[in-house]
Parts: sequence; C-alpha cells; structure tokens
Amino acid sequence: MTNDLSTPPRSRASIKDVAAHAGVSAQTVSRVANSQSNVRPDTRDRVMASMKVLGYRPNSAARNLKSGRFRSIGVVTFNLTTLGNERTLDAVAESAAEAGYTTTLLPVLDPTQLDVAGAFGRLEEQAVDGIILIMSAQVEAPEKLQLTAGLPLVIVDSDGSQPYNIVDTNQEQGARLATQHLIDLGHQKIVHVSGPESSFSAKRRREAFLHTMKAANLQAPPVLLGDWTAASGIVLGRQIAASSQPPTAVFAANDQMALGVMHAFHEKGWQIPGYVSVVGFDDAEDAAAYWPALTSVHQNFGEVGKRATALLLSMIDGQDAPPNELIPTNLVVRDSTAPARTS
Amino acid sequence: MTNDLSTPPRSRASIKDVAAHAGVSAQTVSRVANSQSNVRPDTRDRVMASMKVLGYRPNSAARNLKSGRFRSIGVVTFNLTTLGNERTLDAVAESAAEAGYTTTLLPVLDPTQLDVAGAFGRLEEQAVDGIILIMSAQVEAPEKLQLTAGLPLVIVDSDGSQPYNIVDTNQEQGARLATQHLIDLGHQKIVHVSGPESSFSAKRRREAFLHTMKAANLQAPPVLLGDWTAASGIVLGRQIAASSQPPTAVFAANDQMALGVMHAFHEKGWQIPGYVSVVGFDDAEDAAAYWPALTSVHQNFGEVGKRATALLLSMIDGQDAPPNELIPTNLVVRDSTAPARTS
DNA sequence: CTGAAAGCGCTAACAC
DNA sequence: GTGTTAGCGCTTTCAG
Repeated sequence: MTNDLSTPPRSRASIKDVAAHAGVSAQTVSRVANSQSNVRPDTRDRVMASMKVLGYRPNSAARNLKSGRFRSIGVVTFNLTTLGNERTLDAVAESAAEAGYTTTLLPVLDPTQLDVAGAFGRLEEQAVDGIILIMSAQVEAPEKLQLTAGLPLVIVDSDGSQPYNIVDTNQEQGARLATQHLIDLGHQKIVHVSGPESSFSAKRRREAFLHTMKAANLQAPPVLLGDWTAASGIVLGRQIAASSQPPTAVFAANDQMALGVMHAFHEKGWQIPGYVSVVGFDDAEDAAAYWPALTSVHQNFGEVGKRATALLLSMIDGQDAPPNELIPTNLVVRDSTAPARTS
Repeated sequence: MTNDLSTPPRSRASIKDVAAHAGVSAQTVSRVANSQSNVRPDTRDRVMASMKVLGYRPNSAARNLKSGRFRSIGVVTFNLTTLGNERTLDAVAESAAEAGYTTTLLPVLDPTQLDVAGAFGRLEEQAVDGIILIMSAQVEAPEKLQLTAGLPLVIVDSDGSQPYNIVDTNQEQGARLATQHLIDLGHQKIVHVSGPESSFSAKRRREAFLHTMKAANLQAPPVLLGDWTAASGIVLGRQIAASSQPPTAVFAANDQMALGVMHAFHEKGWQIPGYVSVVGFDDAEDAAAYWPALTSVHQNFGEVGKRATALLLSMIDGQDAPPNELIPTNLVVRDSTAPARTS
C-alpha cells in the first residue's frame, strides 16, 4: 500500500474556476456557496449552473485554515470490539453530526503507545478540535495524558481520580442494583465474576458488590476475575460448577461473561434460575434472547456518548466544563433470576 | 449545543511564532518539522527547543491545503450496530492508520437522505480523499450513488450489479457451506430464516440456500423473513415450533436470529441438536458461548475492511481498480448441529 | 545551510 | 450587488 505523494490529487474545480466560468468574482461564488442573501437571483443561478457544470465542491481544508477550526472531533479507541465502546462511539458520531461535526477515528493499536510522548502528541496534529478518549475496559488510564494539553479532552471512563472531564455510567449504582436484587430474592451465597484487574469499570463494580454484600451482613465468596469475554465466562463458570458448595447466584460484571457462565451451568445440568440465578451487566442487545433471558443492568451508552460529545463541544466553544457526569443505570429483570433455592 | 463560530479558537503557536522565538525563518522551522536533512544540528536543536516551549503543532489544515490531500478516508455508515459493520469499520480504521490515514465517520441517520442530492453530495465537501460505503444490511443500495462522482468510492456490500468497486465476503459460498453441512447430516426438511427483503446479503444467502436444496433434490419449506435481530428470531422460532410438521434443521441467515430461534426451541422443550439442528451465519464472537455452542459460517470482516481500504487507497493514488473482491468464508462446526432425527 | 517570495482555496472587511 | 484586497499556516521554488 504505497502512498505516492508525488501523484497529484485528482484536480477539482476551485472557486476561481467557477468564478471565471460564470464571469463573476470569486467572492460572489463564495457568497453563493454559503447561501448568503445579497446576490441577485440571476447571478446566483448563473453561478450555481457553473458550479454544477464544473462539479465544484468547496475545499474544506481552505475553510478550516480560514476559520482555525476543523469542525471535527477525534475519538481515540483502543478496541472497538467492546459492546459499550461501539455504542458510545455510535452515539458520539451521531451527536457530532447533528452539531455539524465529523468524527475522526484515532485507533491506538498498542495501548503502550499512549505512554510515548511522540505517539500521543501526534494526536494533536490531527485535524480535530477536541478529543474523546473512550477508555478500553482492559486498559489503564495512562498517567501521561497531560500530553494532550492544548486540546480539549473528555474521557469516557470510570476513574474519577483522573484530573479530566469524565463521562460514564454510574457503575457503582448499577452493581448495587444487581447485588441488591439478588439479596432481595433471598440469595446469600453470591459469587461475583469480575472483569480484569486493570479495568476501572471492573473495580468499581467489584467494590460496589462487596460493599452491598457487607451492608447486608453477607459474606462474599472470593471474587473471580475474567477478561470480559464469553470464553472466560465459560472457564469461570465451570470452576463454579465444580465447587463443592455451589452458590445460589452469580453476578457477572458483563453480559458476555454471564453468557459464558450460563453455558457452563447448562453443561453441568443446573437449572437457571431454578438452581442458580445469574445477573449480567450491560444489557446487551441480545440479552433477552439468551437462554434463559438474562436479567441485567442496563447502561445507557447512547446517553454517555451524547453527553461526552456535548461536553467536548462546549469545551471547544471555550465554555467552562461542567462537573463530571454519571449516567444512571437501571436493572432489567428477566428470566435468569429467581428466589434462592432452599435446599 | 450551540456552535458559536464567533468564539475564537484557542490560539496555537504557529510556525511564525516558533521562527521568531528561535530567531530563524519560518522556512527553517518547516524543515525541522519535516525532519529534512539540510539544517545545521545546533539550529535544529534551537528550533526544536522553541517548538517545545511554545507547544507548537503543525496545522494540518494548512498542510492539506498545500498538498491538496487530506490523508483521510470517509466511511459512510447507516447503523454501526450490526456486528459485521462494526468489525469492518474497525479493520478499516486500523488499515487506514497503518497507511497514515485517519478515518472520518460519516453517519447517515436517515437512509433516504442518500437519495437527496444535497445530503449525499455534501459528503464530498468532507475533508476526505475517498469514501467507503458500508452498506447496512437493512438498506438498499440507492440508485443515486452517482452523486459521489469525483471521489473514489468503494462499497462494502453484496450487490455485484452495482457499477462500483465492491468488496464483500462470499455470501453465496457461505450459505452453500451451511446448507450442504445440514444436507450431509441427513437433514431433508430444512427451514431457512432469512434477513429482510431489502437486504442484498439476505437475498444472496437465501438464493444460495434454495439453489443448494434444489441441487440435492430437496424441497425447501417456505422461507421465513426476519429483520436480523434476535427478537425476530424468537418470533420466527416460535412460529416454527408451532408447526405441525417440525423441520429437523434451521439455517438462520445470521447468528442473532439463530440465537432467537434456539431460545424459542428451548421454550418449546426441543433438544438442540438432538431434535433439531441450527446453523447460523457470521460466527459472532459469542457464538461459542451460546447454548448450545452454535455452528456458524465465519465471515472474515477484518479482511473485508482491510481489502476495502487497500482498494480505496490505490484508487486514491490514481491506480486502476482491481476487479471486485469476494473474501471466502468457512464453516465453524460446533454443538448445534447433528444428524437428523429419524422419527 | 538558510531566507524570501509566492500561492494553495477560501472568506472577512472593505470598497464601489 | 458585486469586486478587490489581504491573509489564514504551511511548503515549494528560487536566491543567496
């Protein structure tokens, strides 16, 4: 894939060409292009005709140069393949488009790149007016983020300790909701299948789980650590299924792991929710089609993306950044949870 | 979300500022910024120091204006929320980044927009050197695509009849693989759960299914039409489960609908694959964690994105476009398929 | 090795 | 209503 810069780009008609063709000044063409009112109708028509004939399209690079803005926001992603990241990105792109901004993807293949001044600094060379960093659930927020100093930055993540503008779902509240739901159903032995050590989201959910258990005077069995994938859920689920004193419920930190856990329980022949209940987190699009339909904590990623974009745009406009925002979650009860077995 | 254009953008140090600070000409700064060789080491060091102090970042708008290129490719998406689209986009972004291009998202909220000359024409104003159109599985390729004339365009879709450069997985071959797999297992009554009428992918798969059945001298029951969602799979699955003469196998046009179909079969108490076999299409990340693990046709979306990007970049470089590409698929056999029941 | 001049395409500000 | 001028930040070209 060579990028021969010596190859001239396909020539496009410029404003001058149109002006010449229509027999007017470049300025008039500009006025027509920007649909300003002070152009005589017949002149406008003539110019429009010329634009059409020549296939004229305004050059946004020139516009950007003039205005000092790119009307584009950059989104740094580590791996889009996480459900939440994708939905958030989706919402960001839509919100940005509504505001007349485009969204530029800045994929960071190797997370450690972020620590390299050069690599991350280069983000600022991108034609963007601000940056949204959608933290991967698997990557720690790098300390070196200062490097973006100069460009407005919004982080979508759970680590409130970072000195940046954070938008996220209220993970703690969600985990509390899920845990309390199980407790209310009479479950006492509840195993938590958590995300990886490095993830702040995982940590938040884990801590909230532990806290809620404690508040109910319940002893939490050792927390199991997965990596968010369904495959890790299967492994951990089998581990649970092999224990001598099976729990009556499992709270998985995301739906994919919950799916894997249920898979392992089916293998073992356990009834869900008759023998064991399972709760997930995310409320994935397919959660209702899992077998059984999964009770899960709904995260409003669309809202997260929207708020993050709104926040960034207001920062770009030079306004003071509002305090960090936490989008509330809600529990969607389906068929994978029931009162604890009595045996 | 106002966009007050009168608010001046935050000032950044320009090449002039650096030049003044370092006591050299702007030209020299430019040379240093582009790491050209003909600068004396101490001059270079002085300039670099000034750049650092002032936090200088080259303005890509100006560069773009000079070079006539944006080093960015636009990706038009209708809805990212489809598995394939997301993975393809991911691969496009990575490939583009490797080639030094950024990826600009051009979300089209309302597909009918495409028919409006103005809306689609505006894509060309975007700061992109070419466009990849990832057709939604739910949207018909508009006839009006001619409107992009002027910008290199690659379409990721299955409609070979369009006069554009197409990259896609080999849907027909995949559907044949799935159908033949069931036939080889002795299934004779196979129901196909297809995607929506408007989708070319769905049509391709449906036709290949029908053709393969015919070639095996098997009569295909009426095809059921879903909308790709797991929810529609549940509805259709219940319909199948209610029939007086149940099929021995179902071939769903995507994994999500297969998940829904299996959900309905579980409800009915049917054993999978003991009583009925199910095959999906996509090989979703979680397919192996479904219950039972789903046999599915693997689509290499990563390769599709890569090839589409490579194709577009070569077109941007003014090279002749190679013929349309079809990426082969392969069948991943798991636990949801078994020999047909004999009863 | 370094600098000065010109111009990429566009638009704000000012003529007429 | 329309045209002219100037300049956004950078790089290519040509002089020194």
